[in-house]
Amino acid sequence: MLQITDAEARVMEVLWAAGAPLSAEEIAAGLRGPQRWQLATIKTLVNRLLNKGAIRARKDGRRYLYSPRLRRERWVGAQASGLLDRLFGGSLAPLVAHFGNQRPLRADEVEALRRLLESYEQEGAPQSLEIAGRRRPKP
Amino acid sequence: MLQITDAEARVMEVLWAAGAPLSAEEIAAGLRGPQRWQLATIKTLVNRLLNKGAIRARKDGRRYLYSPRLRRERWVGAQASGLLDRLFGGSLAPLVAHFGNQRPLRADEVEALRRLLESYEQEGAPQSLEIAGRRRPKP
DNA sequence: GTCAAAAATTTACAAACGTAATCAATAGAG
DNA sequence: CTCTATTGATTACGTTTGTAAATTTTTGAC
Repeated sequence: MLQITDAEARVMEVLWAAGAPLSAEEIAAGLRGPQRWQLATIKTLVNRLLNKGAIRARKDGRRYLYSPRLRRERWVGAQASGLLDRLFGGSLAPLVAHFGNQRPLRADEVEALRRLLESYEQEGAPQSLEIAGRRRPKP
Repeated sequence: MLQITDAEARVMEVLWAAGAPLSAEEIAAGLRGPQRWQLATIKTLVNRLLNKGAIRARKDGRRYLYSPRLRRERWVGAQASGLLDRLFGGSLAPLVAHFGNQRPLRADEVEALRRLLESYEQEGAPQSLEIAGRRRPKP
């Protein structure tokens, strides 16, 4: 699987969140928080991502517009499965138990889990669950 | 928090699993799978872990015995929370949903989750849940 | 006490990473 | 058409990581 580094992932998140091709400048603008990167730094990361095949570039006048080639779902999946396997022997309940032991689950978390579980018990495999924790692109 | 690299984590896992101080040779013996490391490599990793304060050494005759100073629980917690925050906005249900969407949950996973949930709904915060996914030290 | 084996410590070194400066190409202004 | 501002490409450089060899220290065997 594509190896995306931490810094590169920041760029990817901006592109995923945008939902549309972005120029290097727009990526810079899209970065939140205390990551004051020089434009040059972003260019480097973009190039590395291009080489890895994680994004693609389309020429647009004088500059390029970059968009993800790797789906966020896929990347998140790899990350999550990796952690689950390495740390929790590959099954889900120990992970949840871990969080439950660490700090008490908030009521809304318990509630959400309960609803999830219900849908699993009813239908076996649900067709579409809302994927929260994901910044939606502004329409 | 202590930054433990992948290779270092392999060493830590051996020490955690052992439950008792180990020599460098014993660590080598404890490594599973296709990680054919030279003893020298393990010594290096052990030294880096010592410098980071993740393990401690006690002299035992001619060699040292190493044992974790960092608790596995703590490390796993940091890893898991980090991933939860970075990838799922910090709450649990989206993570579970993710796995559920990716591949259907096995029946035993659903069952285990259900039992967990029950204990949460009953008692608010349970006192002791079995932590699976953890190699038990052989008695 | 001397010496060799075993263990620890130090040094090595290439690849990956984070961060960026410099160089080169190109396109719009005049 | 030439020049300069913009943007992409190349090069840089110190640190971390993975992997290990070289060197030094220690200590059990004589």
